[in-house]
Amino acid sequence: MNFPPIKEQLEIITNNVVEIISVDELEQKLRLSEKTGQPLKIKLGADPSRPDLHLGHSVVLRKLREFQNLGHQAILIIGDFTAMIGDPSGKSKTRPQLSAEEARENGKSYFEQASKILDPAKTTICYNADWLGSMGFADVVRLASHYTVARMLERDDFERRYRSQEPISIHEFLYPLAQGMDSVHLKNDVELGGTDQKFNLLVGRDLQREYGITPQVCITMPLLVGTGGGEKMSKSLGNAICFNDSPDDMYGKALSIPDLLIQTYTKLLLPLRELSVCKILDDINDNPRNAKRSLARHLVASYYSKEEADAAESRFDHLFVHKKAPDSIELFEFDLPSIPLIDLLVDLGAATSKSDARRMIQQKSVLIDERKIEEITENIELNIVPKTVRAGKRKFFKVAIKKDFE
RNA sequence: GGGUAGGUAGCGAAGUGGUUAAACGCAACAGACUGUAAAUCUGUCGACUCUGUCUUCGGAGGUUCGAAUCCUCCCCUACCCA
Repeated sequence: MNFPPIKEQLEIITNNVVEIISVDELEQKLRLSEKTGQPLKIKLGADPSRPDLHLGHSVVLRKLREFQNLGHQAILIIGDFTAMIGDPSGKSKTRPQLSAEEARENGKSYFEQASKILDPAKTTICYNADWLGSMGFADVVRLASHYTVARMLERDDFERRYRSQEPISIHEFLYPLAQGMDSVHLKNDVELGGTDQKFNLLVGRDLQREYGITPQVCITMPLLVGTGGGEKMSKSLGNAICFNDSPDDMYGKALSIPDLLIQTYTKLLLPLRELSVCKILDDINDNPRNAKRSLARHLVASYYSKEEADAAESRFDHLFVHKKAPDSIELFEFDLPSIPLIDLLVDLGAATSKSDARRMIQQKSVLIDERKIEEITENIELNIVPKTVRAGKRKFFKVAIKKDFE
Protein backbone atom coordinates (compact mmCIF):
# COMPACT_ATOMS: atom_id res chain seq x y z
CA MET A 1 0.00 0.00 0.00
CA ASN A 2 1.32 3.40 -0.95
CA PHE A 3 0.37 6.39 1.12
CA PRO A 4 0.73 10.06 0.28
CA PRO A 5 3.73 11.79 1.86
CA ILE A 6 3.48 12.11 5.66
CA LYS A 7 3.48 15.87 5.47
CA GLU A 8 0.53 15.88 3.14
CA GLN A 9 -1.33 13.35 5.24
CA LEU A 10 -0.79 15.40 8.37
CA GLU A 11 -2.03 18.49 6.64
CA ILE A 12 -5.25 16.82 5.63
CA ILE A 13 -5.79 15.09 8.96
CA THR A 14 -5.13 18.23 10.96
CA ASN A 15 -7.61 20.35 9.07
CA ASN A 16 -10.69 21.33 11.05
CA VAL A 17 -9.82 19.23 14.09
CA VAL A 18 -10.06 20.66 17.58
CA GLU A 19 -7.44 18.51 19.20
CA ILE A 20 -5.10 15.65 18.42
CA ILE A 21 -3.63 13.68 21.30
CA SER A 22 -0.94 13.65 20.31
CA VAL A 23 0.35 14.90 16.99
CA ASP A 24 3.75 13.37 17.62
CA GLU A 25 2.29 9.94 18.16
CA LEU A 26 0.17 10.33 15.08
CA GLU A 27 3.23 11.13 13.05
CA GLN A 28 5.01 8.09 14.45
CA LYS A 29 2.11 5.89 13.55
CA LEU A 30 2.02 7.33 10.04
CA ARG A 31 5.73 6.66 9.63
CA LEU A 32 5.33 3.11 10.81
CA SER A 33 2.48 2.47 8.43
CA GLU A 34 4.50 3.94 5.60
CA LYS A 35 7.36 1.63 6.42
CA THR A 36 5.29 -1.52 6.86
CA GLY A 37 2.65 -0.72 4.27
CA GLN A 38 0.02 -1.38 6.91
CA PRO A 39 -2.86 1.11 6.89
CA LEU A 40 -3.82 2.64 10.22
CA LYS A 41 -7.02 1.45 11.85
CA ILE A 42 -9.33 4.40 12.41
CA LYS A 43 -12.18 3.83 14.82
CA LEU A 44 -15.44 5.70 15.00
CA GLY A 45 -18.20 4.75 17.39
CA ALA A 46 -21.82 4.97 16.29
CA ASP A 47 -24.85 5.19 18.53
CA PRO A 48 -27.59 3.04 17.05
CA SER A 49 -30.26 4.33 19.40
CA ARG A 50 -30.46 7.40 17.21
CA PRO A 51 -30.21 6.22 13.65
CA ASP A 52 -31.12 9.58 12.13
CA LEU A 53 -27.85 10.97 10.96
CA HIS A 54 -27.56 14.72 10.63
CA LEU A 55 -24.93 17.21 9.57
CA GLY A 56 -23.42 17.08 13.04
CA HIS A 57 -22.48 13.46 12.43
CA SER A 58 -21.14 14.38 9.04
CA VAL A 59 -18.32 16.46 10.50
CA VAL A 60 -16.68 13.43 12.02
CA LEU A 61 -17.71 11.09 9.22
CA ARG A 62 -16.06 13.39 6.72
CA LYS A 63 -12.86 13.17 8.71
CA LEU A 64 -13.11 9.40 8.64
CA ARG A 65 -13.61 9.57 4.89
CA GLU A 66 -10.44 11.64 4.60
CA PHE A 67 -8.56 8.85 6.32
CA GLN A 68 -10.08 6.42 3.84
CA ASN A 69 -8.95 8.58 0.97
CA LEU A 70 -5.44 8.50 2.37
CA GLY A 71 -5.55 4.73 2.26
CA HIS A 72 -6.27 3.97 5.91
CA GLN A 73 -8.83 1.56 7.26
CA ALA A 74 -12.12 2.93 8.58
CA ILE A 75 -13.84 0.94 11.28
CA LEU A 76 -17.36 1.85 12.22
CA ILE A 77 -18.39 0.42 15.55
CA ILE A 78 -22.08 0.11 16.12
CA GLY A 79 -22.62 0.39 19.84
CA ASP A 80 -25.43 -2.11 19.94
CA PHE A 81 -24.43 -3.44 23.33
CA THR A 82 -24.44 -0.05 25.01
CA ALA A 83 -27.67 0.82 23.26
CA MET A 84 -29.29 -2.27 24.71
CA ILE A 85 -28.57 -1.00 28.19
CA GLY A 86 -29.91 2.39 27.24
CA ASP A 87 -27.86 5.53 27.26
CA PRO A 88 -28.51 7.30 30.56
CA SER A 89 -26.57 10.46 29.90
CA GLY A 90 -28.18 13.86 29.96
CA LYS A 91 -31.81 14.63 29.62
CA SER A 92 -33.24 11.78 27.63
CA LYS A 93 -33.72 9.37 30.48
CA THR A 94 -36.83 7.99 28.91
CA ARG A 95 -34.93 6.81 25.88
CA PRO A 96 -36.26 3.36 25.14
CA GLN A 97 -33.95 0.46 25.65
CA LEU A 98 -33.36 -1.28 22.39
CA SER A 99 -33.68 -4.97 21.81
CA ALA A 100 -30.82 -6.75 20.10
CA GLU A 101 -32.78 -6.86 16.85
CA GLU A 102 -33.66 -3.17 16.93
CA ALA A 103 -30.09 -2.25 17.66
CA ARG A 104 -28.86 -4.28 14.69
CA GLU A 105 -31.57 -2.83 12.49
CA ASN A 106 -30.67 0.72 13.51
CA GLY A 107 -27.03 -0.07 13.06
CA LYS A 108 -27.70 -1.13 9.52
CA SER A 109 -29.60 2.06 8.87
CA TYR A 110 -26.76 4.04 10.40
CA PHE A 111 -24.29 2.41 8.06
CA GLU A 112 -26.48 3.03 5.04
CA GLN A 113 -26.77 6.70 5.87
CA ALA A 114 -23.10 6.99 6.69
CA SER A 115 -22.36 5.57 3.28
CA LYS A 116 -23.38 8.88 1.80
CA ILE A 117 -20.06 10.10 3.12
CA LEU A 118 -17.92 7.02 3.64
CA ASP A 119 -16.75 4.62 1.00
CA PRO A 120 -18.90 1.65 2.06
CA ALA A 121 -16.76 -0.88 0.25
CA LYS A 122 -13.76 0.12 2.31
CA THR A 123 -15.52 0.46 5.64
CA THR A 124 -15.30 -2.26 8.23
CA ILE A 125 -18.40 -2.43 10.33
CA CYS A 126 -18.69 -4.24 13.61
CA TYR A 127 -20.97 -4.54 16.59
CA ASN A 128 -19.63 -4.20 20.08
CA ALA A 129 -22.11 -6.70 21.53
CA ASP A 130 -19.89 -9.27 19.81
CA TRP A 131 -17.23 -8.84 22.47
CA LEU A 132 -18.90 -6.86 25.27
CA GLY A 133 -21.87 -9.20 25.33
CA SER A 134 -19.75 -12.17 26.32
CA MET A 135 -18.07 -10.48 29.25
CA GLY A 136 -19.02 -11.87 32.64
CA PHE A 137 -19.52 -9.92 35.84
CA ALA A 138 -16.03 -10.85 36.95
CA ASP A 139 -14.62 -9.43 33.72
CA VAL A 140 -16.51 -6.22 34.28
CA VAL A 141 -15.23 -5.93 37.84
CA ARG A 142 -11.70 -6.44 36.59
CA LEU A 143 -12.20 -3.83 33.92
CA ALA A 144 -13.68 -1.37 36.41
CA SER A 145 -10.70 -1.78 38.70
CA HIS A 146 -8.57 -0.04 36.09
CA TYR A 147 -10.26 3.27 36.70
CA THR A 148 -10.89 5.44 39.73
CA VAL A 149 -13.92 7.42 40.78
CA ALA A 150 -11.91 10.62 40.99
CA ARG A 151 -10.81 10.24 37.40
CA MET A 152 -14.34 9.53 36.30
CA LEU A 153 -15.49 12.69 37.97
CA GLU A 154 -12.98 14.62 35.94
CA ARG A 155 -15.16 14.15 32.95
CA ASP A 156 -16.84 17.39 31.95
CA ASP A 157 -20.44 16.43 32.15
CA PHE A 158 -20.01 14.20 35.19
CA GLU A 159 -18.31 17.03 36.97
CA ARG A 160 -20.99 19.47 35.94
CA ARG A 161 -23.80 17.17 36.98
CA TYR A 162 -22.13 16.33 40.24
CA ARG A 163 -21.64 19.99 41.03
CA SER A 164 -25.21 20.91 40.16
CA GLN A 165 -26.46 17.99 42.22
CA GLU A 166 -27.94 16.02 39.37
CA PRO A 167 -28.06 12.26 39.59
CA ILE A 168 -25.30 10.14 38.10
CA SER A 169 -25.94 6.43 37.97
CA ILE A 170 -23.17 3.96 38.62
CA HIS A 171 -23.59 2.30 35.27
CA GLU A 172 -22.86 5.58 33.56
CA PHE A 173 -19.33 5.11 34.79
CA LEU A 174 -19.29 1.87 32.88
CA TYR A 175 -19.96 3.57 29.58
CA PRO A 176 -16.54 5.05 28.99
CA LEU A 177 -15.06 1.73 30.09
CA ALA A 178 -17.21 -0.21 27.64
CA GLN A 179 -16.24 2.13 24.86
CA GLY A 180 -12.64 1.82 25.92
CA MET A 181 -12.91 -1.96 25.72
CA ASP A 182 -13.81 -1.54 22.07
CA SER A 183 -10.44 0.04 21.54
CA VAL A 184 -8.74 -2.73 23.45
CA HIS A 185 -10.51 -5.31 21.35
CA LEU A 186 -9.84 -3.62 18.02
CA LYS A 187 -6.31 -2.44 18.74
CA ASN A 188 -7.09 0.59 16.63
CA ASP A 189 -4.51 3.31 16.04
CA VAL A 190 -6.78 6.32 16.02
CA GLU A 191 -10.19 7.08 17.44
CA LEU A 192 -12.35 9.90 16.17
CA GLY A 193 -15.11 11.72 17.98
CA GLY A 194 -16.72 15.04 18.74
CA THR A 195 -15.23 17.20 21.46
CA ASP A 196 -17.86 15.80 23.81
CA GLN A 197 -16.21 12.42 23.36
CA LYS A 198 -12.79 13.53 24.51
CA PHE A 199 -13.02 11.84 27.86
CA ASN A 200 -14.25 8.57 26.42
CA LEU A 201 -11.50 8.59 23.83
CA LEU A 202 -8.91 9.14 26.51
CA VAL A 203 -10.26 6.25 28.56
CA GLY A 204 -9.83 4.04 25.50
CA ARG A 205 -6.28 5.22 25.28
CA ASP A 206 -5.60 4.48 28.94
CA LEU A 207 -7.18 1.06 28.78
CA GLN A 208 -5.20 0.08 25.73
CA ARG A 209 -2.05 0.98 27.62
CA GLU A 210 -3.23 -1.06 30.61
CA TYR A 211 -3.79 -4.02 28.34
CA GLY A 212 -0.37 -3.67 26.73
CA ILE A 213 -1.46 -2.18 23.42
CA THR A 214 0.08 0.88 21.79
CA PRO A 215 -2.32 3.64 22.82
CA GLN A 216 -4.61 5.15 20.25
CA VAL A 217 -4.32 8.69 19.03
CA CYS A 218 -7.43 10.67 19.91
CA ILE A 219 -8.81 13.16 17.45
CA THR A 220 -11.70 15.41 18.39
CA MET A 221 -13.80 17.31 15.91
CA PRO A 222 -15.89 20.40 16.62
CA LEU A 223 -19.52 19.92 17.50
CA LEU A 224 -21.71 21.45 14.88
CA VAL A 225 -24.03 24.16 16.10
CA GLY A 226 -27.68 23.56 15.26
CA THR A 227 -29.68 25.64 12.80
CA GLY A 228 -30.92 27.80 15.66
CA GLY A 229 -27.41 28.98 16.37
CA GLY A 230 -27.22 28.24 20.09
CA GLU A 231 -27.02 24.60 21.05
CA LYS A 232 -25.25 21.77 19.32
CA MET A 233 -27.08 20.13 16.48
CA SER A 234 -29.32 17.34 17.66
CA LYS A 235 -32.43 15.73 16.35
CA SER A 236 -34.23 15.95 19.67
CA LEU A 237 -33.64 19.68 19.90
CA GLY A 238 -35.25 20.08 16.51
CA ASN A 239 -32.33 22.05 15.14
CA ALA A 240 -30.87 19.38 12.90
CA ILE A 241 -30.54 18.96 9.17
CA CYS A 242 -30.77 15.22 8.58
CA PHE A 243 -29.22 13.16 5.80
CA ASN A 244 -32.70 11.91 5.06
CA ASP A 245 -34.37 15.31 4.89
CA SER A 246 -35.96 16.01 1.56
CA PRO A 247 -34.03 18.35 -0.73
CA ASP A 248 -36.60 21.06 -0.05
CA ASP A 249 -36.29 20.72 3.71
CA MET A 250 -32.55 20.58 3.56
CA TYR A 251 -32.38 23.67 1.40
CA GLY A 252 -34.87 25.58 3.52
CA LYS A 253 -33.25 24.66 6.81
CA ALA A 254 -29.84 25.62 5.49
CA LEU A 255 -31.18 29.01 4.50
CA SER A 256 -32.67 29.50 7.94
CA ILE A 257 -29.38 29.42 9.79
CA PRO A 258 -28.21 32.68 11.31
CA ASP A 259 -25.77 34.53 9.09
CA LEU A 260 -23.03 34.08 11.67
CA LEU A 261 -23.05 30.35 11.01
CA ILE A 262 -22.42 30.51 7.29
CA GLN A 263 -18.68 30.38 7.70
CA THR A 264 -18.70 27.52 10.19
CA TYR A 265 -21.05 25.42 8.12
CA THR A 266 -19.09 26.01 4.96
CA LYS A 267 -15.81 25.05 6.55
CA LEU A 268 -17.08 21.99 8.35
CA LEU A 269 -19.53 20.62 5.84
CA LEU A 270 -18.18 21.34 2.39
CA PRO A 271 -14.95 20.52 0.56
CA LEU A 272 -12.94 23.70 0.77
CA ARG A 273 -10.61 22.74 -2.02
CA GLU A 274 -13.41 23.38 -4.49
CA LEU A 275 -13.39 26.83 -5.97
CA SER A 276 -17.13 27.36 -5.74
CA VAL A 277 -16.98 26.56 -2.04
CA CYS A 278 -14.16 29.01 -1.42
CA LYS A 279 -16.25 31.63 -3.08
CA ILE A 280 -18.89 31.23 -0.38
CA LEU A 281 -16.39 32.41 2.21
CA ASP A 282 -15.50 35.40 0.05
CA ASP A 283 -19.15 36.32 -0.31
CA ILE A 284 -20.11 36.22 3.35
CA ASN A 285 -19.47 39.86 4.10
CA ASP A 286 -20.48 41.48 0.84
CA ASN A 287 -23.38 39.29 -0.03
CA PRO A 288 -24.52 37.01 2.75
CA ARG A 289 -27.65 36.13 0.84
CA ASN A 290 -25.73 34.66 -2.05
CA ALA A 291 -23.28 32.98 0.25
CA LYS A 292 -26.03 31.25 2.15
CA ARG A 293 -27.90 30.24 -0.97
CA SER A 294 -24.74 28.76 -2.38
CA LEU A 295 -24.10 26.91 0.87
CA ALA A 296 -27.61 25.49 0.80
CA ARG A 297 -27.26 24.41 -2.83
CA HIS A 298 -23.92 22.73 -2.21
CA LEU A 299 -25.34 20.87 0.73
CA VAL A 300 -28.33 19.53 -1.15
CA ALA A 301 -26.09 18.66 -4.06
CA SER A 302 -23.78 16.64 -1.85
CA TYR A 303 -26.60 14.53 -0.42
CA TYR A 304 -28.71 14.40 -3.57
CA SER A 305 -27.60 15.97 -6.83
CA LYS A 306 -26.94 19.30 -8.42
CA GLU A 307 -30.23 19.05 -10.28
CA GLU A 308 -32.16 18.39 -7.09
CA ALA A 309 -30.41 21.33 -5.46
CA ASP A 310 -31.34 23.70 -8.26
CA ALA A 311 -34.89 22.43 -8.20
CA ALA A 312 -35.12 22.89 -4.45
CA GLU A 313 -33.87 26.43 -4.79
CA SER A 314 -36.36 27.35 -7.45
CA ARG A 315 -39.20 25.86 -5.44
CA PHE A 316 -38.03 27.84 -2.45
CA ASP A 317 -37.96 31.07 -4.45
CA HIS A 318 -41.38 30.33 -5.82
CA LEU A 319 -42.73 29.83 -2.34
CA PHE A 320 -41.01 32.45 -0.24
CA VAL A 321 -39.52 35.03 -2.53
CA HIS A 322 -42.44 35.24 -4.95
CA LYS A 323 -44.86 34.12 -2.24
CA LYS A 324 -46.75 31.70 -4.47
CA ALA A 325 -48.31 28.40 -3.53
CA PRO A 326 -46.23 25.34 -4.35
CA ASP A 327 -47.08 23.28 -7.45
CA SER A 328 -47.91 20.09 -5.69
CA ILE A 329 -49.84 20.17 -2.46
CA GLU A 330 -51.10 17.15 -0.63
CA LEU A 331 -54.83 16.63 -1.08
CA PHE A 332 -57.04 15.75 1.86
CA GLU A 333 -60.48 14.34 1.19
CA PHE A 334 -63.36 14.47 3.62
CA ASP A 335 -66.75 12.82 3.55
CA LEU A 336 -68.49 15.93 4.82
CA PRO A 337 -70.12 18.74 2.88
CA SER A 338 -68.68 21.37 5.18
CA ILE A 339 -66.49 21.67 8.23
CA PRO A 340 -65.69 24.39 10.77
CA LEU A 341 -62.33 25.88 9.91
CA ILE A 342 -61.05 25.26 13.42
CA ASP A 343 -61.73 21.54 13.14
CA LEU A 344 -60.29 21.47 9.68
CA LEU A 345 -56.99 22.94 10.84
CA VAL A 346 -56.75 20.36 13.60
CA ASP A 347 -57.66 17.50 11.26
CA LEU A 348 -55.04 18.61 8.80
CA GLY A 349 -52.42 18.71 11.51
CA ALA A 350 -51.85 22.41 10.90
CA ALA A 351 -52.82 23.14 14.49
CA THR A 352 -52.02 21.09 17.59
CA SER A 353 -55.32 21.88 19.30
CA LYS A 354 -58.46 23.87 18.71
CA SER A 355 -57.05 26.66 20.80
CA ASP A 356 -54.01 26.63 18.60
CA ALA A 357 -56.21 26.77 15.50
CA ARG A 358 -58.16 29.64 16.98
CA ARG A 359 -54.95 31.50 17.62
CA MET A 360 -53.77 31.00 14.07
CA ILE A 361 -56.95 32.50 12.72
CA GLN A 362 -56.79 35.35 15.20
CA GLN A 363 -53.26 36.05 14.06
CA LYS A 364 -54.56 36.22 10.52
CA SER A 365 -52.29 33.52 9.26
CA VAL A 366 -54.93 31.34 7.64
CA LEU A 367 -55.86 31.78 4.00
CA ILE A 368 -58.38 29.85 1.96
CA ASP A 369 -57.81 30.19 -1.76
CA GLU A 370 -55.75 33.33 -1.13
CA ARG A 371 -58.55 34.86 0.95
CA LYS A 372 -57.53 35.87 4.45
CA ILE A 373 -59.89 34.50 7.08
CA GLU A 374 -60.93 36.97 9.76
CA GLU A 375 -63.74 35.03 11.36
CA ILE A 376 -62.93 32.35 13.90
CA THR A 377 -66.24 30.61 13.39
CA GLU A 378 -65.73 30.35 9.64
CA ASN A 379 -67.25 27.27 8.10
CA ILE A 380 -65.61 25.77 5.04
CA GLU A 381 -67.75 24.33 2.24
CA LEU A 382 -66.12 21.33 0.64
CA ASN A 383 -66.52 20.61 -3.07
CA ILE A 384 -65.13 18.26 -5.65
CA VAL A 385 -62.90 21.13 -6.74
CA PRO A 386 -60.19 21.35 -4.08
CA LYS A 387 -59.67 24.46 -2.02
CA THR A 388 -56.21 25.55 -0.96
CA VAL A 389 -55.68 26.05 2.74
CA ARG A 390 -52.64 27.97 3.82
CA ALA A 391 -51.70 28.18 7.48
CA GLY A 392 -48.76 30.42 8.18
CA LYS A 393 -46.05 30.77 5.60
CA ARG A 394 -45.16 27.15 5.20
CA LYS A 395 -48.14 24.92 5.62
CA PHE A 396 -50.23 24.23 2.54
CA PHE A 397 -53.08 21.77 2.08
CA LYS A 398 -55.71 21.06 -0.51
CA VAL A 399 -59.07 19.99 0.80
CA ALA A 400 -61.99 18.51 -1.10
CA ILE A 401 -64.98 16.32 -0.61
CA LYS A 402 -64.66 12.61 -1.35
CA LYS A 403 -65.69 11.91 -4.93
CA ASP A 404 -68.18 9.22 -4.03
CA PHE A 405 -69.76 11.30 -1.29
CA GLU A 406 -73.49 11.53 -1.59
C1' G B 1 -30.79 4.46 59.26
C1' G B 2 -30.63 10.09 60.72
C1' G B 3 -30.50 15.24 58.98
C1' U B 4 -30.90 19.24 55.30
C1' A B 5 -32.37 21.27 50.57
C1' G B 6 -35.43 20.44 46.52
C1' G B 7 -39.53 18.40 42.78
C1' U B 8 -43.66 24.70 39.19
C1' A B 9 -46.10 24.85 32.03
C1' G B 10 -41.40 21.96 26.11
C1' C B 11 -36.77 23.49 28.95
C1' G B 12 -34.58 26.88 32.60
C1' A B 13 -36.42 29.69 36.60
C1' A B 14 -39.78 33.26 40.01
C1' G B 15 -43.76 32.88 43.18
C1' U B 16 -44.58 30.66 49.97
C1' G B 17 -52.82 31.72 51.71
C1' G B 18 -56.68 35.97 47.81
C1' U B 19 -56.94 40.33 40.28
C1' U B 20 -51.87 33.71 39.82
C1' A B 21 -53.50 30.05 33.93
C1' A B 22 -49.14 31.33 37.35
C1' A B 23 -43.43 36.82 36.65
C1' C B 24 -38.95 36.37 33.69
C1' G B 25 -35.49 33.94 30.06
C1' C B 26 -34.86 30.25 26.12
C1' A B 27 -37.33 27.33 22.57
C1' A B 28 -41.78 27.34 19.55
C1' C B 29 -45.72 29.74 16.61
C1' A B 30 -47.74 34.16 14.07
C1' G B 31 -47.41 39.23 12.06
C1' A B 32 -44.41 43.48 10.24
C1' C B 33 -39.98 44.39 7.86
C1' U B 34 -36.21 42.08 4.78
C1' G B 35 -31.76 39.40 1.67
C1' U B 36 -34.44 33.97 3.45
C1' A B 37 -37.51 30.39 7.31
C1' A B 38 -31.11 35.61 8.96
C1' A B 39 -31.23 40.06 12.09
C1' U B 40 -34.67 43.46 14.34
C1' C B 41 -39.53 44.87 16.19
C1' U B 42 -44.58 43.30 17.78
C1' G B 43 -47.96 39.65 19.33
C1' U B 44 -49.18 34.60 20.89
C1' C B 45 -47.60 30.58 23.64
C1' G B 46 -52.91 24.71 29.27
C1' A B 47 -57.69 23.10 27.26
C1' C B 48 -62.63 23.95 25.79
C1' U B 49 -68.93 24.51 23.79
C1' C B 50 -63.71 31.21 24.24
C1' U B 51 -65.60 38.67 26.24
C1' G B 52 -67.02 32.93 29.60
C1' U B 53 -65.93 27.94 31.62
C1' C B 54 -62.81 23.91 33.11
C1' U B 55 -58.16 21.44 34.53
C1' U B 56 -52.87 22.35 36.09
C1' C B 57 -47.65 23.76 40.14
C1' G B 58 -44.22 15.32 42.14
C1' G B 59 -48.77 11.85 44.00
C1' A B 60 -52.98 11.02 47.44
C1' G B 61 -55.79 13.01 51.27
C1' G B 62 -56.93 17.24 54.74
C1' U B 63 -57.47 22.55 56.89
C1' U B 64 -59.79 27.10 54.79
C1' C B 65 -64.90 31.32 52.15
C1' G B 66 -60.28 30.72 49.27
C1' A B 67 -54.02 26.85 48.49
C1' A B 68 -48.65 26.19 43.86
C1' U B 69 -48.42 28.48 48.75
C1' C B 70 -50.61 25.63 55.56
C1' C B 71 -51.05 20.17 57.62
C1' U B 72 -50.59 14.52 57.01
C1' C B 73 -48.91 10.36 54.38
C1' C B 74 -46.44 8.56 50.04
C1' C B 75 -43.01 8.76 45.65
C1' C B 76 -38.52 10.90 43.41
C1' U B 77 -33.55 13.78 43.46
C1' A B 78 -29.16 15.91 45.59
C1' C B 79 -25.97 16.91 49.68
C1' C B 80 -24.22 15.97 54.80
C1' C B 81 -23.76 12.41 58.95
C1' A B 82 -23.65 7.05 59.95
